[in-house]
Amino acid sequence: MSISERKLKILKAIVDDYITTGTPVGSRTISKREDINLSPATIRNEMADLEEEGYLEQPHTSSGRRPSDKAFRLYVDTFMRVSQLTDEELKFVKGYLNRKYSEMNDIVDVTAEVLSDLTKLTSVVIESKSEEDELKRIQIVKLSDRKAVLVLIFASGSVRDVMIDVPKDINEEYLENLSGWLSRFVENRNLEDALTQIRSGAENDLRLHQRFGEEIINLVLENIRKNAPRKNVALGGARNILNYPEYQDVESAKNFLTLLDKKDALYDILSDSNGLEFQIRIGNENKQEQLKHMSVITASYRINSRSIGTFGLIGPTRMDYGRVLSILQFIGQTINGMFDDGDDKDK
Amino acid sequence: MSISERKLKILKAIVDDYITTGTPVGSRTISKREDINLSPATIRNEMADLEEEGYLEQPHTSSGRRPSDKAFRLYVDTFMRVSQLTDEELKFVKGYLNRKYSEMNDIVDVTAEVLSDLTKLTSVVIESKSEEDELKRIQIVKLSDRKAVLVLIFASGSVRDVMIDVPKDINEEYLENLSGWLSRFVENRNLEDALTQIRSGAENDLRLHQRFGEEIINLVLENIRKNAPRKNVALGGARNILNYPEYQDVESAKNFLTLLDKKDALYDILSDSNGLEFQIRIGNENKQEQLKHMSVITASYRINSRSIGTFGLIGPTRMDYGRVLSILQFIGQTINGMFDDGDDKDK
DNA sequence: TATTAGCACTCGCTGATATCGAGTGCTAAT
DNA sequence: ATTAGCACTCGATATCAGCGAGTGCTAATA
Repeated sequence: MSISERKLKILKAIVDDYITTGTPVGSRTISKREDINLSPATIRNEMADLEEEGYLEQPHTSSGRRPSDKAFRLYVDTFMRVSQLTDEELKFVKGYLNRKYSEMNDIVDVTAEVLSDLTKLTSVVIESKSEEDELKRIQIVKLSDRKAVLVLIFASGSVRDVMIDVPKDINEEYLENLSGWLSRFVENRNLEDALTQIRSGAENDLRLHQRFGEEIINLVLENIRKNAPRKNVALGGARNILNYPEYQDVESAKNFLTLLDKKDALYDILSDSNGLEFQIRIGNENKQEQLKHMSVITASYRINSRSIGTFGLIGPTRMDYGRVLSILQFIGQTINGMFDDGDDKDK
Repeated sequence: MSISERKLKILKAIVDDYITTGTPVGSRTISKREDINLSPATIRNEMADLEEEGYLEQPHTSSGRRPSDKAFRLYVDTFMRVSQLTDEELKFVKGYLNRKYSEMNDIVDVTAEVLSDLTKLTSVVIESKSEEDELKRIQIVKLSDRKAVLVLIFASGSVRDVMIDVPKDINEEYLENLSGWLSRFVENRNLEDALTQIRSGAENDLRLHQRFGEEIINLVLENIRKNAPRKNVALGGARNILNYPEYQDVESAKNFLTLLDKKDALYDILSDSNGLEFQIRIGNENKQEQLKHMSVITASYRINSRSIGTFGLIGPTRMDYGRVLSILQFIGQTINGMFDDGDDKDK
């Protein structure tokens, strides 16, 4: 069942080579490696075996072999080592993130940017509002005769706003009071609790909304429900796909870009990370048809061990997994640091 | 100086043909058109003239001609007619925009999406915070020991939020009071006025901030200044570029996508619309190197005749200008309707 | 018995060559 | 002034040979 030590060594060499060159690897190339003292012929025999076992594939007779998804999986599980980032890389990331952090929105964008710049891959970042994120405040501000804006502020620091239509003769003061009233109900509750709390509160305390009946409360409830779960997502470096010889043909590039064009799709790509800290999906392991020949590595970032977002990289299956993983790790830490109760944030 | 009636007619025919086919147009093709009763030879003579005058160019001897930027400019200025959208198109837009409007953020995204879906071009949308947009409210909410979120709410309905570090021992109540105090100063003032107002107010009213001195006020001022002008921008249908035979070669596609990858660049593309309602920039008329072979059509959307955003389409110079313009027009109107003091919004 | 040298074979890639056809410019006829 | 006729241009497409990286198999070797 298990493969011999030697086969493993050869397989690793093939994968290493393929990751850097992207072209099928021949037996001679491998036999020239210092750590392998075998003739091309021997290696050919082993390669034939490895092919039979599904670790290698041959584009056509008389070409070299390339690793299959199965081989990459083995490689990742067995050989991958999280590499150390260089000093420049560390500086690059820090400079990027320190310079610009401000809105949650921005953080998502900037993270996507730094990820794709650093890896030359395509990055996706979502700020996923956890079910558990607690509300801090609800504020309704009147803008004009019939328009108001409803603002939800969460404990994680994320903010949602939505325009609502309000009855014409409602006044600012009323909305102000309503905001205070609602905020008292929701403070430090997650969304689900907050909604029930408001609903039951509305039944017991008729003073504030008697004039507009349940209309305004329902409006608020409905809009909270509809908008709070909205996901904030950013995409970076989509063009990078065109750097890989595998994607030089326009048709497959278009396919890929089409997938990325829908926010929902981006969300799907990152969503089934099952709360794992890191996840690597190789080729066929992806559900999406367009990603069957690509790999997706995702990580989640957390505040107080609660996940508040996921970010990931998409690239050809032959990406440098070790390096990519270490980058994700480091960026996760850095972002975490930004949300910590930031003592000594420069150290 | 001016061109003969007949030359104009021929030129128009050439442009029309080139817009639909994208390939250089030969004399025979034109002579077969119903409204033109001339032999190929005659047309060839006219075409030679038009080429001399800079309206046509020949990729190589013995190929047909294609219109130059100058020809498209003439075409747009002279012949373009805003076409009528079909019923399906109208429905498509309305369905799209009615279904999803909520956050300002979303509106920008959705506009980009509908624009590119409808035109098969690349769309860019920015919500440009006008200098004149008035503040409605400032709210500071404490999140943890040292973190708070500062929220700015504008009369246009747009909302900005930014995380700030606050002194550890500041309490919620203080921030609450501060919010009220600040809001009173800024209400219905534009950003510039609001800032001076707060500054002078801080000198005269020491009650609220005495405990933390100027620290917290400065923090707030600084963050407002830094973040309020932030632009919200969305991109749609970048992949559409690959549908055009002119951009089948990967190199130019990559160039184009690289341009779109930076938000600042997107902003630049739309920014010099000079407050015009519509603007068409053809080929060379664009400043950006990557757009020298493309056209950009932009429109601004307004509330009460004040521009609150710009949206535009980018595509090959041979786009269907009339149709694109009518789409921009209609979408502008529709969005306007959403922000109107929405009486009879379904009609 | 495991390894390797040797060799015929495969097949994609490159470059040269020929052919085709859409389109032109020019000239001479209408 | 227009047009028919014709030689010419040049990109696009197809065909074909030669190259070379790589293979699988067999027989010799340690």
